[in-house]
Amino acid sequence: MPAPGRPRGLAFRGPADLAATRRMIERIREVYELYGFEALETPFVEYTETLGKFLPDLDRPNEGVFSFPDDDEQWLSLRYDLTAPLARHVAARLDEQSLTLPYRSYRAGWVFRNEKPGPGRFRQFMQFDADTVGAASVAADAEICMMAADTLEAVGIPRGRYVVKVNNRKILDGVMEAIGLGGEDNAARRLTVLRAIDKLDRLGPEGVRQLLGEGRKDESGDVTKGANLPAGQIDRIIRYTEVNPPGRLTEDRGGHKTFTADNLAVADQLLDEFGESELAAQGIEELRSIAKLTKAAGYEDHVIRIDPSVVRGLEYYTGPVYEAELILQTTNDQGQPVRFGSVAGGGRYDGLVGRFRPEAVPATGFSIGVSRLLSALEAIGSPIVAGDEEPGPVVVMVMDRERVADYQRMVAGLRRAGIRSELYLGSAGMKPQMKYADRRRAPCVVIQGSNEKADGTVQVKDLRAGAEQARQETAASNAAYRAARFAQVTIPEGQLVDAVREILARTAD
RNA sequence: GCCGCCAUAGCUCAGUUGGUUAGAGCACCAGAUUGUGGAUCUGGGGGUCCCCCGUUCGAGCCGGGGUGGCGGUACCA
Repeated sequence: MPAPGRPRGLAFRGPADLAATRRMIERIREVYELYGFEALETPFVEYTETLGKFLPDLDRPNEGVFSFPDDDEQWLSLRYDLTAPLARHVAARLDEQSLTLPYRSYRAGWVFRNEKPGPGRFRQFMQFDADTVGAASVAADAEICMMAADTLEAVGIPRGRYVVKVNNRKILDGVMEAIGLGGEDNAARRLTVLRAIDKLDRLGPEGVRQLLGEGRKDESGDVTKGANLPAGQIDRIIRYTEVNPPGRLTEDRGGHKTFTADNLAVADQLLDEFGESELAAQGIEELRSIAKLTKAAGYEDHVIRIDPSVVRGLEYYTGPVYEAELILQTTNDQGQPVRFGSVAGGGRYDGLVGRFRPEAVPATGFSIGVSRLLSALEAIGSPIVAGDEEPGPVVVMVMDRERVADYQRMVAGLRRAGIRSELYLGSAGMKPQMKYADRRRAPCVVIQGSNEKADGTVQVKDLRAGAEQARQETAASNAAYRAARFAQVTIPEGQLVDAVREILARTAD
């Protein structure tokens, strides 16, 4: 007999979770549509080759991807994101000349990664992406940032409680150049440095300094090797990340907290310190344009904010990169503070479609981590996901096993009236049926035993009101409790639908 | 991947230097109540003590290996 085991990192989702996800996705979709993006679905499975090897860790190619050979011995893989399949799809459509650029597309779907799962981290999870392909202008990047902001607000996160952080890979590359880490020889070291910068949020400047130097020991005593840079270079990198200190909050008199930000001042300072690199200067200019565009459209500097510490992955981004983060102070079950990482991120990837084409095809886009955003919404009590669990169906009880046809007729009548209802399909007696209805969150039960049948009546019991009355009568004896038949009425069978409707109307409050 | 901690009933956990038949609370089921979800009382069902190997007269407890979970770290397309 096999054990009904579930592979780790693969979750099941119940009705409440599914309903919340559905509502959230619908809000996101509305925003994407409003911006003129159109729906697209691509397959879950692609040729391994077309997904590409954008693994920064070249020692472990294909690790993290579920792969298997097709019957023609070509390797197939489950998609690990929605961007690589989009690039392939766009290239194919361009080949057959059936696509007009710029192309705005959005896609929601499951993606798969074969790696160690953790809390909130699964081997199958959902992303919701939007991408503009064929637009080289930073206006496309600015638009993505604004849409990210609008999306977060549409799902119930107020302005000021999130920030869309923007940086540019050209600046990072330029800074590496400026401090003498350019060239092929330093590629490995640059990688280590970028990864260290990416950890600024979590480890703080001291931790980053250790990673840039000799290395860092974590709380378990394990050691992460450092980049072994000389002190002068380390100082310069730290100074770079602190051009706009991340996480700095100001609190107004009402206790409301916001990030301070002045995007153009940040750009000026970056140019001042690293403008010697032509690449950095170009990247800074792009950020300046994005800042002007978003500001002109009404997004303040603390909503879409230049943050030099944003790195975002390591491989295919070529220009502006973005990351949406929630500014939340929440605690877990043990009362410890929880930090939410980014709930969405993206950037410009001008080389990805070009893998399949003779010409370069610029593209930019971003991706929302659906379940991560969902748990963030739960943490802040967003109305989209909060609220009572949905009530269950009306339960018609089986009092007399020979008369199932009668009960089925009552259920059919309720359903024809648009009332969610069900016949009790188990084999237990009346008391378990009551318990069953209770656990189904049924608003009421319908009872017709032989007595009622003889009178042509049915009894309808309002379970919510009944529970309320029972709570107030705790002193009464059990016999009295049962005899009272709280919140239970006898009505002619013909009035069943009306009586149930009345209870549903009460329950809806 | 690496480092650390943990694993006993459906859940949360006790379990003495290794020693009878492994317990509690909650949950579940039944009866008190021949037709009523709560509360109360009474009773009941539930255990591969994560798995395998070893040490021992004897292992839930000690040792080794494995699996799973949690925390950190790495990676995160």
